[in-house]
Amino acid sequence: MSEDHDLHQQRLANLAELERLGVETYPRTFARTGTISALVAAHGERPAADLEVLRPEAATAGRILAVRTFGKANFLVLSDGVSRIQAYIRQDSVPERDFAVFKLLDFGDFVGVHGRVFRTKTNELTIWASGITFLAKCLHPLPEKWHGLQDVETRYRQRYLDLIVNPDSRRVFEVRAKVVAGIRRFLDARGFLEVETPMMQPLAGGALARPFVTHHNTLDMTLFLRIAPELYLKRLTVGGVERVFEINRNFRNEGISTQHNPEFTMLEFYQAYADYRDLMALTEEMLSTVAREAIGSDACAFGGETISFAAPFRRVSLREAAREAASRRLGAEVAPEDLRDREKAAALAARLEVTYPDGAGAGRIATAVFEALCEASLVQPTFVFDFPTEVSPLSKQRPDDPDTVERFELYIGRFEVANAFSELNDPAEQRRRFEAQLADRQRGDAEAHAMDEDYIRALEYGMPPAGGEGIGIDRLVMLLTGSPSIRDVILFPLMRPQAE
RNA sequence: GGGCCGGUAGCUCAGUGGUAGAGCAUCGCACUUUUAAUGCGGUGGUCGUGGGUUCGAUCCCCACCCGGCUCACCA
Repeated sequence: MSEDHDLHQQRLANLAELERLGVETYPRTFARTGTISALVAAHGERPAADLEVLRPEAATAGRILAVRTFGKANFLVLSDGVSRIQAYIRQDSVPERDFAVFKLLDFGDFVGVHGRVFRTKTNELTIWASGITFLAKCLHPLPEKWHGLQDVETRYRQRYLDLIVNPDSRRVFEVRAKVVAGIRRFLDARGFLEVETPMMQPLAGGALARPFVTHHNTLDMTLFLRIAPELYLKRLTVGGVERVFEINRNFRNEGISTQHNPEFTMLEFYQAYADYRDLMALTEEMLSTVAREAIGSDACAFGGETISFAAPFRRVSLREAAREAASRRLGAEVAPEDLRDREKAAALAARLEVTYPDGAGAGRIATAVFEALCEASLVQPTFVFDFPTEVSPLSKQRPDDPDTVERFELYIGRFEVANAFSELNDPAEQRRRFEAQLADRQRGDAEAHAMDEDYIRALEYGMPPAGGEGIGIDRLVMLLTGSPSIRDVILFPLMRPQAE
């Protein structure tokens, strides 16, 4: 390919020509009277006649997103990443050198302009430039103006390009920021203390998942990136922090999908003297409040359906949901005992062609039936409550039923968004649960929970009764922004390295 | 990891067993209120990588790389 025709070479040549003109090509700063957004906010509604009277002067800067040339009169469209404004560059209105600079500009460069704000014949808010200041060069061609950037691989690998040319992408991350800010406000107003607990842990607990492993050289110790903050936050409830929360990353060394990124953001919070029923009410209030703050509505469009965050959410017990779905599937009534007795549950699963891990008890099989038959139908927010004890090593049992724990998961849009329970605070029972997990681990379950003696010691000092909950922030943002993939709501999702 | 689909110009996409096209971008000329500006003319590609079949492969076959969807596992 000829260098003369390489778009990159052309831009380098324009940069060199600017230097030859004595233009500072990477200046330190530019004195703006305001951002483009501020200008649009100030004058966007003002009629042309008012602007002719006011004749406001302004200096602002941004990236060039369009150039329309007419020889001696030209238009630039500048963006500050949020808003856009047009600049009118007339040869007879700017110094000779500024016009020479203008002619060396490329689509994507940063420039500053100063001049008078007015409206053109077509009523477009415009700065009539009396000067142009070159600010930075864009040395690569940007994606095209009509279609933007469509290629998802490039959008994820070079998110900056996505943000430059696809305004909807910017909007997603603005909503994400509002969601997080809204949650903070909501919990702060209710007396929750925000904390940060270890991301690197000697023992990866608090959830059932495979961790990332790393090593600390000086202490010569194996460390795990956390799969959950749970056990540390509960230690804080032992320490007297009655209401506590953390919004931060968890890391799970598992598959990648439209709903899974190896690092993801979780809100986790604990409230002393609350149980899982209290948390259902709090969750309804929090999600509807945050939705209204983030998108201005407690309803959103997702996957061709409208999801309503208005309270109350539907509530259904896990075994009852599984029993009903199984009955429908088989066309014959399934009895509650069929999900309680291991042999009957195994027989039911076989008839339903539902698979479950080796060594699974009735509780695990019931959970597998629920996941296989029910999950995909849960579009509107639904609390699925009363999980089998077998799959819930950190939850408190129901007083009337030791095989069931006071736990719920919140499903929205056919996937799990939250997980909560009345916290198990009996150290002896906690030890028995860990021991049951160790048995699973010995059978080859890499996700089984490890024994955590330090955590049990903390419980032995006394933990108040408490409810705790985790909410997947990425998934919540997916719902609120109508994003079909978790990668659309994570600025830099994990990708394989690009081949050179 | 399995299955299905995709990778062609800077971008968005067509297309074919006889080594390739459009629109936009880009370059040149014209143009002092345009906004997908317009008109005329031009440049631009080892068709993801490596093999194989063939007289000849971007196209057919195989392997690999990257990505998407999906199943499995999880939040």
